[in-house]
Order: sequence, then structure tokens, then C-alpha cells
Amino acid sequence: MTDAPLPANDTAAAAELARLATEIAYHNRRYHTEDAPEISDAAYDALVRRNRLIEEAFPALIRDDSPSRQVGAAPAAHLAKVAHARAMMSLDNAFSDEDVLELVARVRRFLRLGAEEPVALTAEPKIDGLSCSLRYEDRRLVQALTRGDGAVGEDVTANVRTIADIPATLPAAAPDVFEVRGEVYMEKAAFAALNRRLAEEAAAAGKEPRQFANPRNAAAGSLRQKDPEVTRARPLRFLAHGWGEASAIPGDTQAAVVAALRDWRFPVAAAFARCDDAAGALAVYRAIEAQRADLAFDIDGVVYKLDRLDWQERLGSVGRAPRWAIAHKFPAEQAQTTLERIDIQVGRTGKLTPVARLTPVTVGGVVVTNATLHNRDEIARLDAREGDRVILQRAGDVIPQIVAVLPRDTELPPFAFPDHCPICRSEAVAEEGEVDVRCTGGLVCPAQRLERLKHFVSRGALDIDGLGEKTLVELIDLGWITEPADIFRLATHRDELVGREGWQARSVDALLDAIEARRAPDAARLLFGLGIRHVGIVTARDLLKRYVTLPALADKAHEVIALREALPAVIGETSERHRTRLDKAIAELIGVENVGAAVGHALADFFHEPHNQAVWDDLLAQVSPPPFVVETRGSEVTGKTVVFTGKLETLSRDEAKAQAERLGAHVAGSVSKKTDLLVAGPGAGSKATKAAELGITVIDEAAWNAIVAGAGE
DNA sequence: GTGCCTCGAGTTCT
DNA sequence: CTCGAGGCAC
Repeated sequence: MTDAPLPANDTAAAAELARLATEIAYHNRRYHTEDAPEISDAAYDALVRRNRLIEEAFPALIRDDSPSRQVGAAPAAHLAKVAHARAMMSLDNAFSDEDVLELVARVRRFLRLGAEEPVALTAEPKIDGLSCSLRYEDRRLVQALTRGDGAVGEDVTANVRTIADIPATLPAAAPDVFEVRGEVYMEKAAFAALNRRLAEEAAAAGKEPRQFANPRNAAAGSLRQKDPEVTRARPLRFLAHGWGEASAIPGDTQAAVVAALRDWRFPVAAAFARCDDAAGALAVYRAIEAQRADLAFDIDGVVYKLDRLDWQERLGSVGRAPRWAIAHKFPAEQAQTTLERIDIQVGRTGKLTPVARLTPVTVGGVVVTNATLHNRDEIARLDAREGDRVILQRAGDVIPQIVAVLPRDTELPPFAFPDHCPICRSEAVAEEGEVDVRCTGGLVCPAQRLERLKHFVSRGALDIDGLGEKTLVELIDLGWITEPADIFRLATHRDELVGREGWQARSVDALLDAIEARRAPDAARLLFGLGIRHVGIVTARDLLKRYVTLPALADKAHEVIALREALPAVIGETSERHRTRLDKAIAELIGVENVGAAVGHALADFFHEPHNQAVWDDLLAQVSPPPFVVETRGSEVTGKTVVFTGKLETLSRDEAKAQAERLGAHVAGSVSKKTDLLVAGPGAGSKATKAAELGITVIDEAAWNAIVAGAGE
């Protein structure tokens, strides 16, 4: 960008300065007001530098609204990314009392508690702010990270030090290492005052005012400032509600630790309460809901946590959410609007998704113009027609959802779901027993091709920086990219790309560097990126835990293909029974937990298609993913295959399985010669017999608990 | 056969 | 986030 020649004359320079002013203002807004930057900091910096260079060469043309004249306009150039010592989890949501009772019931089942055993909960308001983790070492604040994606956050230490609510040191009684977690937020009155101040300052300077959309965005924008002095001038507050890594924990209940945090001078929620049971927690919910409008800050629900920490630990987490906590959300705000039109989108799997185009309407503080209608059945269920008045809500405060269609006064024609792909005109059909209608165009369909490539470079897959939709479309249109491997050959087009509009040598090289950085990708992400049906990131990892390398997995897929062709139908067997038998054989052949026939067939289908095999070979010629290994806590069962059988007394099956996985063991459902260890409770039957026959070690539950304890669980 | 539970796949807005 | 469906335990 800055390498480009300067504009040749005043006219060109003025035009470019105008364009830069608009563009930089836009990105400032994305960054500050909306807290949703869409370009990298480096790309933003390049725009600012370019603007400065042109201004230096053409000082007469400096605009009144020049970005260089706007004090504090530049966002933090770089907030370092830092990994959390303990992942910052999100919370599952409950929308009704029943959901909350269900959580408690699940906890009882998981922990195998008797009906009379009390389950105490804590309840506290859920503040609409930014989660933050404050790390204290030797009782001094050493680091503050934002939540980020939960695994990696942004370093905002300097800014956090300016927040008066946050102590710089902990008392002598506190542990050597302790991470306090909580919410950075801005009070409603302070938010309004800040916007007023920004408006006045802008007016005095004769500029467009920058306004924050809501207190949450104001808090986010203020916390992520480059200059801590700007943050200091923003009235940020903090409320502690939990902890991360800790060398010791001050108490054995949630309530006790929160009390300790309060003793350490952290603000905690005034409404924080410990309840003897779910009914008590729900009463707190109602009390908090009643005060909601009078509170100084925005809240969007009430968080319940299991009070006993030993139980929290036993319950562990599922995905990114703990099993021992839940956020009980306040009812979603609803609104009415008109369904103007129903458009059809084509996804990477070819699925046709109907999207409702709505007359813009504000719901829950956000203007909504689109809402998904999911599929043909959903349209039929709602009987949604173009021109209808509809009721809209934001489910879980995020995704807009059409709840119902209002009675119409005039008849409207029913919506005719297309039977052809709107992009490639191929036939679109629903497979038997399936709800989704799919375009049959496959690789021929440009929409599918684009969506697949987008998926391949997306964050969860290869995560190639700077290769977004716009760039992909351009490269596809140029004919340089049609399949994943082509991305890794883009360098051969370097010189052609340089000089195309919007491509300077520097930006081309940045893209090529980002691509080169992925020559040795994580094998599971690569597999996931290929977009094989039923193979998401979790299944990709499960498969690679077992097969380690992609070629080994491909070999297995070919074995499945051979099996499908070879397994003969027994005479007199119905085709359905044959299919069941085949499916079982496939699941067994693959031998990976949670991987059954659907995934097996999908893998076989993928490799059966010669084009896919070619895409695969081509890709593996370009990249070399290292063998897949998962970091787990070492123990005597790491890498072993364990089977549980019989009735377990102190543990539920889920919990035992979770423990085994944490120790790096593979948990299987049945005993085979691959089994290393059988954990047998009372009443173990055929599995124990079979294990004895095969000479497999059999232990009881107490011995298993000893193994787990020995590994420091 | 039934009923969890989890995963995959699609989606909104800023 | 929500939905459907795969996989597995009972």
C-alpha cells in the first residue's frame, strides 16, 4: 500500500485522500463504536500511512476531516495475543424455569446424587460487559487478558491498571498465583455522559461525532485503547465472578471464594446469593428481574453456579461450557415487521436456505433486516408468505428468529420452494427422509465451490489471514483458484496479481506469506477444511487421534469402499437388514468412538469420487501436516484403550469417560483384542468373560480411582 | 425401540 | 443460536 507511487497530480491525490478519509472513518467506526474491526491492524495502519504520505506530498489538499487531524482516532495498533492459562469458558443458556430445573436434574444424574441430597446454587446478575482475566503473581497484578476466543485473549494490562475497581495487589493471605475473572463494564449513566462528551468535543472541533451504540460497546472500545490515558478517562468498572488458574483456592464453595474476592477488595455483585435449591435460585431470578430497570448497569440474565467446588470439578465441561453453571436469560424482546421477500441461499453442501428479507426493525437494540427460515418445512410450519406481517425476536439475544406470522387480511400466494438451484440451475431435491433441499450441481455449482473454499480458509479450518470472500471471488474469477491446492500455488501468479487494482506488491506478499505459514497445517483442521459431510472439527480430531496421519485415514476410507463392494447380501436377507449389517461392519472397521456408519459412508463417498481423490492428492502434495498428537496429562493409561462395564458406584459412566480422556486414554464401548484395560463394576457380564479370555487386565472401580488420583486429577 | 447427548451445518449483526 | 440427525446407553 505505502509502496505504491504517489498520485500523479492534484486531482488524483484529492480523490485518493477523499477515499482514504471515508475508508478510515468507516474502519474507525467498526473498531471503536461497534467494536467489530473487519480489517487487520496492519492493514489499518497501512491506510493511515498512505494517507500521511499523500498529505506530506500534497499539503494543500489536506482535508478538514482528514484522519490525521482526528485526535485519538488511531486504534490500538497491536494488542498482543496471549494464551489463557485456563480456557475462559462460555455459559449454556436457560430460557425458562424448566431449563434450570433440567440443569439441576442433569447434575443429579451425572453425580449420582440421591433425591434427598440438597444441591445448593449461587445466583448473581449476568452483566452485559466484557469478560476479563486478571492474573496476580506474588499478589501483584501482572497481566490482564480479554476473553478473546476463550483460548487466546488480548493483552490489555496497561489499560486495566487504570480501572479504579481493580486492585493492583492482593493481601498477603492470597495465593501466589491467582487469576481473577470478571466483567469490565460501563454504567448506563456513564455511557450516556460519555456519548454526550464525545458529541460536544466533536462539535467543538467541527467533526462528525463518534458515538458508541451501547454500554457494552463503549466498554469494549474503551478497554482496547492504545493509550491507557484514554482508558483512564473512561469510567470503566469491574465486577468479579470467578477465577482461572490458581495455586490455591480460598474456600471449597463458590460462595466462599466470592466472599474471599470481596475481602480482597474486588467488587462483587450486590445481588449475589447462595440458595439451598433451584427454587431459591429462581426466586433470586425474579427479584433481580424486578430490579432490572433500576440497576445502574445493563444485565441480560442471571447466572447460577453449583456451590460445591468438588462437584464443579467432577462435572467438568462439555465443549466450551461448564456443566455446573448456566445463564438464565431474560425473555427476548419481540417486534413486528413485514416479510418483504424470501430469497434462497446456497451453502457449501448445496443446501438451499430460505432467508427472510424484512422491513428493517429494531429488536433488542439492533436493527434487523434478515432472518433465516431454515428450510422448506419451517416455511410450511409458519405458513410464511411474501408480504406477511411477522413477529420477530432475537433468540438468546443474538440470532433473529421469526416466531409467528400474523393473520393476513388479504390472501397472498403461498411461497413456492424452488426445485432448481438459483445459482447454477441444477435440479434441487430433498433426499428421502431428509428435510433439506440440496442443489445437485456439486462441484459445477459456483456457489458451492465458493462456499467450500471459504470454508477451507475459514478460522476454524486453515485460517489463512487476508483471504476473505472478496479476495477469493477475485482469484476464482481469474481462474487461478478452483480447488484448495491452488491456494498454495498462488505464488506463481504473484507478478500478475501485483498491479491489479487494490493489489500492491506489499499486500500481495502479505497474502503469500500468510499462505506459506500454513504449509504444515494441523491435520485435523485440514481434514475439517475439506468439508466432508458429517466431518466437523470434533469428528476430524477423533478420527486423527486414531489414525494419526491423513494418508492412514485415506487408506481406511478405501477399506470401507472395498467393504461396501465386498460384503455380500445373505440370501433371503432384506435389503434393509443387509444395510444394517453393512453399517455395523463399517463402524467396526473404522473403530473410532462416536464415528458410525454415516461418517463412514461419507468418507467412502468422498474418496470414491475420482475428482475428490485428485483434490486430496493434489493438496497433500502441497502441504505436509505433521502427525496428529494431542497433549494430555501423562498417566499409566495414556494412549491405552479402556472399556468400562458393569455398574459404577462412585462415578457415572460419562464422568469415567471424561476422566479417561483427560488422561489421554481412548474409551471404547466393547472389549476386543485392541482393549488394554477393562474397568469392571459389579454385575459385569460378557465383557468381563471376554476380557478374561483375551488376557486383558481387569480392574475394579477403586483401582480406577487410584489411577486417576495418581495422575493428579 | 426409545431417549439422551453431542455434533455438524446453517445462520445474524456489529 | 437452533435445528436435525448420528451414535450410543438403557
